[in-house]
Amino acid sequence: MATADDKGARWRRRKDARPAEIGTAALACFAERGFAACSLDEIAARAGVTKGTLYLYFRSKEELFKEVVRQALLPQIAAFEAQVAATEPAPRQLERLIAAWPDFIAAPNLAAIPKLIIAEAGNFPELARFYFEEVIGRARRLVVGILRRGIRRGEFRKVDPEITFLSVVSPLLIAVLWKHTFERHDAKPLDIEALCRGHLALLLRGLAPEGKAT
Amino acid sequence: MATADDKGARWRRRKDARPAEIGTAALACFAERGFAACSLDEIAARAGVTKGTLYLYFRSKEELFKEVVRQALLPQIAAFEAQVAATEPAPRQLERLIAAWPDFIAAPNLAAIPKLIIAEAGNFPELARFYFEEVIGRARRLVVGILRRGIRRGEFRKVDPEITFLSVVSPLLIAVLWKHTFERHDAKPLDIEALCRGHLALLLRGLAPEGKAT
DNA sequence: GGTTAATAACTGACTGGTTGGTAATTAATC
DNA sequence: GATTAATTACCAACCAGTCAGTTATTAACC
Repeated sequence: MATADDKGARWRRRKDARPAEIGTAALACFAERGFAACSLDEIAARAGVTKGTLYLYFRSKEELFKEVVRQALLPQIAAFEAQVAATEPAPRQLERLIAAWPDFIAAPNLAAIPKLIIAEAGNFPELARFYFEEVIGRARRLVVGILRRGIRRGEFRKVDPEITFLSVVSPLLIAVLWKHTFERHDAKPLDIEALCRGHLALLLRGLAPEGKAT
Repeated sequence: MATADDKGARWRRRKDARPAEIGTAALACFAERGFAACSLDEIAARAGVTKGTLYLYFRSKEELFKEVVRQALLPQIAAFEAQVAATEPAPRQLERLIAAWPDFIAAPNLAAIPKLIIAEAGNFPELARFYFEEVIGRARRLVVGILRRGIRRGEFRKVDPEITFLSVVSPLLIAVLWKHTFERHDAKPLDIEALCRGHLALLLRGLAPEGKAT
């Protein structure tokens, strides 16, 4: 983006700001229309540079794609892990996790990534593997850990944690995909807060130990 | 595919078999690598014809894509609707629905479609609209109907049916996406049957009326 | 039944446009 | 004025879509 204070110069040398700007533009572009449909000219224009400049900072379109996804995700993963304090009761931990979701969805560039990954996993096996291990794997360990603790402490009934993991995260993921795929076709927007509340209530009742009303 | 009994002929005229063969090849191709990444030459080769032949049966690549998705989905939708008999108790109806899912996932070409739609919805708004109305809309009416009846009859506690709908179908959808996106990266394959059983149990407990153990 | 004319399913080379990537050139900055 | 960030002009590859021509098949006729 050519900022206002150009003071006459046709362009400026901003070596350190470019990669982030290009990354943001590329991610937005990829998120909107997919990897193949975005031309490098378009991404460059969006970043306020020209195509040649992209190649000063990224080796190829594919590299740009992978780099951008990685950069966007890695900080977010740790944030979710930090969300859970190990000493609290398991139901409360689940609540924390789900309560943090609306913020994640609100970040437009982040929330577009799952869709991107699903769409391009076939063409970028290496990226799919990275996502599977670094994102899904860590999320699974997190949730499975909570479930195991809850079961051990008698806060949850005995369920298969690996499988229940999917029940926990699926509505959250679908909410993200929905937002980015179908919401504009629907009459009313999806109420993420209400979804999270309803999902949590359903989960806690579904996981409650036998004979113990929640 | 060139069948064995070619008896020397370079090709054979098979006007009525072609559309289906091309459709199957295209769907498999699209499902594997996405719409943009599949060339028509590739699809044609896979169908045992050449590119020109595709244009005898489909007006454009986009038309081929839409046609193929429509053809694959429409019969399946009715099947799910027929799965639910209105006179049964609502919990039993949910059970029927979820029990039918493994078969759907097992059909490889069908299960690839949700992924395709999510990936290409941005570039094919019309297709997304079709999918939203003809597939998601009908699924939603089906599930919301079951939930409403269940609540009215006191079989379920009072929940927001529109929102609970997502809790019902999300794990099923994620299972499909998982199968086609990440399963090959995982150590052990996803046990769909177990997932469905666990999900159903969780749902029924979560939806059970107050003070009524399930 | 054998020959041949008519039909239409199918091919494959071609084109116009697009795009990822590169090399030559320009100009901002110190 | 030396350095190098950024632009501009360019290329080679690819691909959706077209169409003139080829060949399998049908049917008309002897």
